[in-house]
Amino acid sequence: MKGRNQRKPVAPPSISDAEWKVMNVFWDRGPSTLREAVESLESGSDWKPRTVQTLIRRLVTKGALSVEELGREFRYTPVFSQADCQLDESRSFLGRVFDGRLVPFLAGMVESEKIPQEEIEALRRLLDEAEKRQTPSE
Amino acid sequence: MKGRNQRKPVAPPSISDAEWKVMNVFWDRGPSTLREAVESLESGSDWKPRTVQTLIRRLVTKGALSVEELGREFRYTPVFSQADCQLDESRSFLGRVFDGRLVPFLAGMVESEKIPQEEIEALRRLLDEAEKRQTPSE
DNA sequence: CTTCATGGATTACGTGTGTAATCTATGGAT
DNA sequence: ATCCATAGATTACACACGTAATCCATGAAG
Repeated sequence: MKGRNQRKPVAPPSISDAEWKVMNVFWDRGPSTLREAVESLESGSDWKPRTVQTLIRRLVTKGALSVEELGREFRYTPVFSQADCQLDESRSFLGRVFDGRLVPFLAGMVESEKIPQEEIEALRRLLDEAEKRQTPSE
Repeated sequence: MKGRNQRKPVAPPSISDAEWKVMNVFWDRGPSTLREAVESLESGSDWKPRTVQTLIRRLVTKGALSVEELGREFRYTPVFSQADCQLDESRSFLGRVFDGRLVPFLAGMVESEKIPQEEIEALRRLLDEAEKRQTPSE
């Protein structure tokens, strides 16, 4: 037992807007140090290194990143997969805004956004697959 | 000019979790007083009337509800349509979590949720319509 | 007329968020 | 041996949010 050994909670913690940008770096790059994260964020944000450090620390505190000592620096690693966190956010978003219902959400999107043809086809393929998976045979 | 005459902003303000619950009451019922809103919220939340009042006041301040004097009470009316607010939230959610892309969102949903057959069909119809609208003739 | 319930206004208070600066220790450069 | 850049730790600070309580005025009830 190495001390501050926070057990992985069952569900991902809630991740704020700014924190998502940070998490995306770790999901893209895998385990990284502060310096590496700061470099990755240089294009695409104008955060000072201290700001990034604060966000990382908060993510550690809330259990979204784990820490491992690496020489005199720390290396941070996502505790949850991006897919898990995305799913969590998706559910909470649909619940809050659309009473949990997917159909009105997509209705709004296709009505007001111009969905390019190839996306429409991709979406259709998703539905086909979902149907196949759920109707094993027959 | 009656004083606190805030002009309708072009875009809906950002609406928090608790505030969504309140806005939904006004979208459902149309213009209503505090008392009516409190009654509507009694089932489905255990908020004290003062809490509801605070949320309404904040919604007025941020320009999501407008006020009109009605005897000694006020009547509150949504400034933006529910659809507008939903669209706004949808865009910001997709941007934050899925880099703005719809396909990965739906991919996650159909992979991890059991979408009932009739919803799948409803979603397909939405795609068909979207396609038709975007390919006027030809 | 007095009392009470209720609305609006003001105030509260802990936590989360965005955005850092300062303090302290130390590895690397000179 | 000394100085600097940088990491982690601590501290900051205003605004948003969830969740009210208190204060003041007034219409309704008695």
